[in-house]
Amino acid sequence: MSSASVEAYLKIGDVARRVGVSPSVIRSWENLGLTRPRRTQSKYRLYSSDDVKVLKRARFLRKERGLNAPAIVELLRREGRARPAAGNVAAIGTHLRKLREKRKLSLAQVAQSVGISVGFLSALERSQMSGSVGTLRKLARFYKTNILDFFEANGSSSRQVQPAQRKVLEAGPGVRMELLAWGNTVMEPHLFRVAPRAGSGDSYTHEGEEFLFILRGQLAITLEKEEFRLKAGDSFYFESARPHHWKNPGRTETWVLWVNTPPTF
Amino acid sequence: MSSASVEAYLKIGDVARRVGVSPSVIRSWENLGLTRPRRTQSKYRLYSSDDVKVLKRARFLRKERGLNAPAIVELLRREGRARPAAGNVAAIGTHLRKLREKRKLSLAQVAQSVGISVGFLSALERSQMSGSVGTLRKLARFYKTNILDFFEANGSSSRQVQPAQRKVLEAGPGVRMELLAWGNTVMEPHLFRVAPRAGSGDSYTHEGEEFLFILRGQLAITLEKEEFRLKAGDSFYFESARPHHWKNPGRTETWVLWVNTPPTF
DNA sequence: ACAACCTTGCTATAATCCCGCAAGGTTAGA
DNA sequence: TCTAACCTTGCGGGATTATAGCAAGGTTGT
Repeated sequence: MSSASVEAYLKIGDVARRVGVSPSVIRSWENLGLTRPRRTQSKYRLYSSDDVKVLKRARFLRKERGLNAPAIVELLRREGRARPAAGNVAAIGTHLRKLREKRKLSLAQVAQSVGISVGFLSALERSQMSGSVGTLRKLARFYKTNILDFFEANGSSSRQVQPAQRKVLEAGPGVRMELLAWGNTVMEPHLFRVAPRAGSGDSYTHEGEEFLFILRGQLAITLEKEEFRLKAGDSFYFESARPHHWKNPGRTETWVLWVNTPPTF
Repeated sequence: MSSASVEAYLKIGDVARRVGVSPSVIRSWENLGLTRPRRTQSKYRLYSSDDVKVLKRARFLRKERGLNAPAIVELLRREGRARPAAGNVAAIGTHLRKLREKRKLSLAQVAQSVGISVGFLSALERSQMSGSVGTLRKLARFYKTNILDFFEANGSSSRQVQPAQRKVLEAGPGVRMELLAWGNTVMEPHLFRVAPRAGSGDSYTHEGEEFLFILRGQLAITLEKEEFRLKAGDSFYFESARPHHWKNPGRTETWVLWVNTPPTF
């Protein structure tokens, strides 16, 4: 590597030590839009000295002035030192919070029923963290709603859906779901786009049956210990009640046509 | 009352309903410097329509944008819509926090030992609320420090103290303590100025003995159920180990010369 | 071929926020 | 002149938020 230009960048551990907070906090603030460090090809974060300055100022505002993270982002944005966070993802958190509030449940009640921690659920609802598809499904199941709710596709419906019209949902980085039909349907068809190494996270279970067709790339799907490796052209059918989870084991993006029925997600 | 000019002002309950938060929250934000409503002679808060606007904006920033109260104050101050909070009082909170952190104790540990709630201690340390003299003494006792620490009078010391040099400490509105000597002393003499109806709060206990001399006004002091009413010129002596508390029962400010020994506060 | 990083997803504990109560004082209308 | 309905401050407690850390897997440099 060429020394000068590379050594100007720091990795997260160094930055954390230099700034005086833990790496976790820096990542968390990043989700709120505080810094947007460049990344290596393998996704390592690389911080410029400007990034470090911003983080130092953030630490000061947090510890000395008592401002919370959203406030710091807001303030720095006004000073032109930070960018807005990703947009699309925010909706899912707000939606989760509304679902819970409508039922007048506390974080603790939902977290316990679903089997996740209170803090994590709080972070999800505030779009401060992203959950795996597994966790999202568990939540949808708990709320007895289907994925349509998350897509915010209620109300409208249309027979023909062109690519640009698809409702898109991101479940954590690397898993993108595009809804191919909605409304009062019995089936729920999506196009899943799964980045290399990304997957569903925890295994999960629900009613109904599902059908998969691999459009490109590979998918490793596990049904109660039994692993199947699918590649482009393969199709697969199973009952959703059997615990299952999956991931993309390859080095290229995988596209899967995925149909559930009924649409309990 | 003249109708027009008076009806332009709202009391805290009306404001709370109008803004959509509880009166407690409004008071709490006030301590951070958000609003500084005018007061009636009997201390009722009176809010102008401008105050209400500021509060509505604060509510929006809090609920929709997720900013915390210090951040909102900071922001509004930058917009020239809020004033800095009281200065002097802040020090005591910071001091309490330092004392705790030096000992590496959690809020819960200290709160339980002292017999107050975690939330209240947190608020005290952030100078968001003020505690009674009783509570302050309990804390000082727990930290095995004396009142000098709160006065931030460590280090320096001088034989003669003129009124302007006195170290001043406010324990909640209505109780003002002025330290009359400090340094390596065996006695701790103060001048207490107690507003009408104000007092020590909870009763408390410590080692040593104390001596009081009433300079003006009245003081009602209770020693294990037995109440004494003192007035200007009266003096009083007792062992600090007996649970005691006191208040100013009169309608004018009371001045008391108060000496403790040893200075455990 | 390690050691020492990094990645994301999540848990646990500490801290913060906010509603509401108690005890006492004030106000306004009947 | 009662009395209901407010207000005052000091404080408790439950819900929510913040942050350090862990696990399982991937990368980097020596």
